[in-house]
Amino acid sequence: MEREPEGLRERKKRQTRETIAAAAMRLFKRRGFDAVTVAEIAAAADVSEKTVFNYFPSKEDLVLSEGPARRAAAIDAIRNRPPGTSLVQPFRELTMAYLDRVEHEPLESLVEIPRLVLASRALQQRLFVGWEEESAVLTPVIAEETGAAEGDLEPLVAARTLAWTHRLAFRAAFLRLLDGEDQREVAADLRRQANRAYDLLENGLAEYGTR
Amino acid sequence: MEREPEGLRERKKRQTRETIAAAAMRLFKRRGFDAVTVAEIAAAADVSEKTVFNYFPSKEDLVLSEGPARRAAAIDAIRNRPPGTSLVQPFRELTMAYLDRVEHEPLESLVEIPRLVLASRALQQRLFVGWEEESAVLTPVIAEETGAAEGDLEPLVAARTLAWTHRLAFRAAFLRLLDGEDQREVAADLRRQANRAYDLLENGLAEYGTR
DNA sequence: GTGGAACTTTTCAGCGACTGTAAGTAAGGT
DNA sequence: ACCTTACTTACAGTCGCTGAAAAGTTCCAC
Repeated sequence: MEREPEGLRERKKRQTRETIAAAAMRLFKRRGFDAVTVAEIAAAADVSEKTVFNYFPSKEDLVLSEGPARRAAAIDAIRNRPPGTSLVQPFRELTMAYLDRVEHEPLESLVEIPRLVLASRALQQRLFVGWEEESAVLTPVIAEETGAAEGDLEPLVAARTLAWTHRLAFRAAFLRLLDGEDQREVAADLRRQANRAYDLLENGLAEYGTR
Repeated sequence: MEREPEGLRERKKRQTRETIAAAAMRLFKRRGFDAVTVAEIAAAADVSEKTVFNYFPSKEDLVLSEGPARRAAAIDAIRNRPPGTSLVQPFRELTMAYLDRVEHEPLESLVEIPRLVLASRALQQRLFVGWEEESAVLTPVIAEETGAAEGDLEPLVAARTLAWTHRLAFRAAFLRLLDGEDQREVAADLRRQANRAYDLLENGLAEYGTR
């Protein structure tokens, strides 16, 4: 987590990276993701087109660049969960922490990226891939915490189940915010809803939908 | 499910569709998905490039064209599940039915498409999108069966959880088949594993990973 | 059957993401 | 100062995909 003293080289690199990302976001916000070309982004950042691809492997990564950070936070929450609690707890807390941000952060910073993603098929595709990568990273951590054997399905299932629950609360939140609902109201209702969903997972689906 | 008597028009349409798909699969199997261009497929099927895109909205759909059929089967299984059973049961049965195919179907027809998909990033992306679409279709069905209210998170979570469990058994199966494992062995072991995973969902995660 | 409407297919021109290569340039170690 | 290493750039090219308009086919009154 510590930042090593950067040489001049690293500093310049981070600087160009931020310049490119900032220029891209400015254009995306104004005209939408698909309508902006990489050539335009390169021109706005005063850099060659190839350099953009050097820093961001694809155009989509210009928008979805915080994915890795979220992944690290999730792993952290699992590893440092309070003793005596199951693996549901860290995810429940991740969701609640996010809902606090829904209540208190400025609206624009909450919906800015989701709005872009909703409007672009390419961005949604890239997002789904990132989600699956996240689950793939979470699986071995969960397997280790539960002492599962190599090839067991249980940790695979648990990772998807818990990660998706968090994502669905996340998605429900910004959809309702984009719909104009009040931030306090959305946060309060989704806290109830998310707790019920996590309770359902904890108590089991044995009776779910029995007729 | 019934096939209406086709007019000449529909018959010709289905025929070209099948010609194109067959030509494409032949090329893909020989040289891989990414190395084949749509122009080549069109030439092999003696059709214009645009016609290919008329029948298959994207190149990826040439490979993943049975998705809709699987979706319909899942909805059917949910709606016609045995009385007195929860929503876990139809998914458990879908998985077991697939594992029967793993045991008895010719190996090549089981691993042909998965092998293509594994080797192509574009195909995987398209697959993930299809999976999310499937979950989105399953959600209202589950909501209806459980009498959930509009905006509830529970049916969203349940749909993802159950659909993913089936997919993960599916994935585990063809990965092990591609690894050269015996079909009977894979089927037998995954029947155990899948049942344990569904049991975990039924009994709940309250104790899962508690330390 | 014949005329015209409706739909399919084709051709053509082009956009834009992304790649490979080769040459130029700046940074860090010695 | 020198050399190695890494990054940036320009250039040319590939390929998926789109749009418009023309040409061809099938369907349906009458």
